[in-house]
Amino acid sequence: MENPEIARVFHEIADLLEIKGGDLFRVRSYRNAALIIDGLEDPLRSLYGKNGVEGLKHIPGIGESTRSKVVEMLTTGSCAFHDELLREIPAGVLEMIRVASLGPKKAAMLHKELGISSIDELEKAAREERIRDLPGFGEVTERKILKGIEALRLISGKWKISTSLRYGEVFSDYIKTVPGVYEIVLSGSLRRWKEEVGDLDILATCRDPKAVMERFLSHPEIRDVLAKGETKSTVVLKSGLQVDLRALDRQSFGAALQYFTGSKAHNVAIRDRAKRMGLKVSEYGVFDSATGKRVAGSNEEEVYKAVGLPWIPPELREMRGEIEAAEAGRLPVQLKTEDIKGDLHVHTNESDGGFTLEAMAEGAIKMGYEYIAVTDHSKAVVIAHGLDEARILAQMAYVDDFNRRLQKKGERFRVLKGSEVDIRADGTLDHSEKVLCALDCVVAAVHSGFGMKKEEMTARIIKAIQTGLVNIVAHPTGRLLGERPPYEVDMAAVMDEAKKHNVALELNSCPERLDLNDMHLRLAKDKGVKIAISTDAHSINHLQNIVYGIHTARRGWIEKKDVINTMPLKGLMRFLKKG
DNA sequence: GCCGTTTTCGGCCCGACTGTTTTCAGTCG
Repeated sequence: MENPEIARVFHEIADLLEIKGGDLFRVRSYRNAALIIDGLEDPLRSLYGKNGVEGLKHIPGIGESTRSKVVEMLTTGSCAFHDELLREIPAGVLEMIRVASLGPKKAAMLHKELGISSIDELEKAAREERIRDLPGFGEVTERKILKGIEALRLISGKWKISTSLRYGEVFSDYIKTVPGVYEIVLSGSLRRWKEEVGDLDILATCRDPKAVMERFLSHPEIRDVLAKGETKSTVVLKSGLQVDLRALDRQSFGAALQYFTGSKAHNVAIRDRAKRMGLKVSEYGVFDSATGKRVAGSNEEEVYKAVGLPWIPPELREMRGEIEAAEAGRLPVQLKTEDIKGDLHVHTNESDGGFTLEAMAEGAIKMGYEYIAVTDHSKAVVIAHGLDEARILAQMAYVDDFNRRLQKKGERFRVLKGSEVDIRADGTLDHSEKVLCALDCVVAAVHSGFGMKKEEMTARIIKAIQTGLVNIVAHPTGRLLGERPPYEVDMAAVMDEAKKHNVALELNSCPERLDLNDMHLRLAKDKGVKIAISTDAHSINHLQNIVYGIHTARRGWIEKKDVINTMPLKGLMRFLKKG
C-alpha cells in the first residue's frame, strides 16, 4: 500500500471511532496520523524497506500503535482493526457524514435508531419524514439533510485554483463597496495556492461587520445560505462553490489572516506551541494565558514572532516540516515573480497556438522577459497540427531572421528555437537527431499511450532522457486536474536519470496541469534536479499563468537557484547545451 | 493514541453558528 491509501485507512478509522462514540483524543490521533502520512515526502514502503520498523520511528505523530498498523498494511495490504470496525459500522454510514450538517453523532443515531446505512436510505427516510421525530432532530434538520444530499451529488467538491480565484475577485469587488471596509483578503487554501480548493474563504476587516455581511448575503450568485451570523456567514453559490466570509475588527487582522489561511494542521501546531509558551492564539489575537492580555494580532509577522518563529510563507503552511525549518532558520528563500527571466514552453499558430510568433514574443516582452522558447508540437501530435521536419526547419530559419530584426531594433529580447517534441511509445523522439541538435531548447513530452504500465512508461521517458538530445521533460505526469489522472510512472527514477543527464523537469503552470505538483517538486529539490517553470502558453494571455507555477514552486520549497529560467540568457544557453 | 523546557500521567486549539433544547450539544472551519 502507498501513503495515500494508508492515510485514507487512518482517516476512516478516525471517522469510524467517532461514529462509534470513542475517545475523541484517540480519534484525533488517527486523524493526525493520516494528515502526517499524507504530507510525508518519502513513501512509507521505502522507509520500511530500507530500515524496517526503525525507519518509521522518527515520524512525529506516529506512535507504537499506528506504527504497527502501518507495518501491517505494508506487509499484508490490509488493516485488521479497520476491517473489524467496518463490520460494526457499514461503509455507507461513513459516507453519510459527508452530507453537510450531518456529523458522527447524528449519523450514529440514524444508523442505530432507523437502521439507515447508506445515503440512498437516508434520502428515503428524510422524504418519508421519518427523521424529524428522532431526539435531537427536527423538521429543519430533515430538510437540511435533503439539501445536503443534493449538494453532495451536485458538486465534485474540488475547484481549480484559477476558478476559485476568479470567484474570489468577484466577491472582493462586491464587498469592497461597503463603507468602512479596510482589507479584503482571500485566505484559506487559496492563499496557500493549493492546486484545488474545496471552498472559498474571504476575510474582511471593517468598521461595521453587519453591513459587510448584509452586502455579502445579497449577492445574486448565491443559491443557499448555510449560516449567517454577526461576523461569519457561509453560502453556496449556484455553481456549487461554498463561500465563507468572516468579518472582523482591524486589530485582529494578522491573527485572523493567520487563522483563516490554515492549514488546519499547521494552525493546531502553532496553537499547541503557543500554549506551551503560556500563550493563547485565536483568530482575535495572541493573548497571555495568565493575564488575558493581548500581546499580538494586528499583522501575521507579529503572530509568528509571538510564538518565537519568523513569518512562514502561506504556501509552506502544510505541516511538512515548515515549523522545524522556521525554528532552525532554514526556510527556503521565496521565489519571486521577477526572478523569472523567460518562458521555455510557448506555442504559436504554426501548431495549436492561437497567435503568431511575433505576437507571443511581444507578449513576453511586455512581461519583462529576456527570452522565450517557441516550442510547437512535432508531427506525431496530428490533432495539434504538429510540425514535420520541413516545417520546423522553416520555422527555425524564420526565428533566426526574427532575432536579427530584434537585434537591429536594439532589443535585448531573444526567441529560442525550440520544439515540444513527442516522446513516442517506444521512447524515441519525433524529430531527427539533426533537427534536435540544431534546436536551442528541446522540450520532450508524452502525448499518447497514457494507459501504459508503470515500468513501460518509466522506461519510455528514461530512454528519451538518455538520448542526450532533451533539455526539458514537459508536464512529466500528464495529468489534467478533474479530467485525467496522471499516468503511472516511477518519478524518482525519472528524476535520477534527469539529474544524470542534466535534464530539467517542467513545472507546467497551466492551472489544469500544475505538473509537476508540489510533492514531486519537493522530491526534485531533495534530489537536486533542476526545474523549468513554463506556461505551455497557447495564447498571449496564457503567459500570465506563470503566477500559478511560481506559487506551486514555492509549495514545493523550490528556490530561485533550482529554476533554470531564472538565469539570464547567457547562463541558460550554457545549461541548454546538449550532449 | 501521542507526547514531554510543567508532566512517563494527564493533558490534548479555539471559537462561531444552528437547531433543538430550555442551557447546550453537534457541526464546522
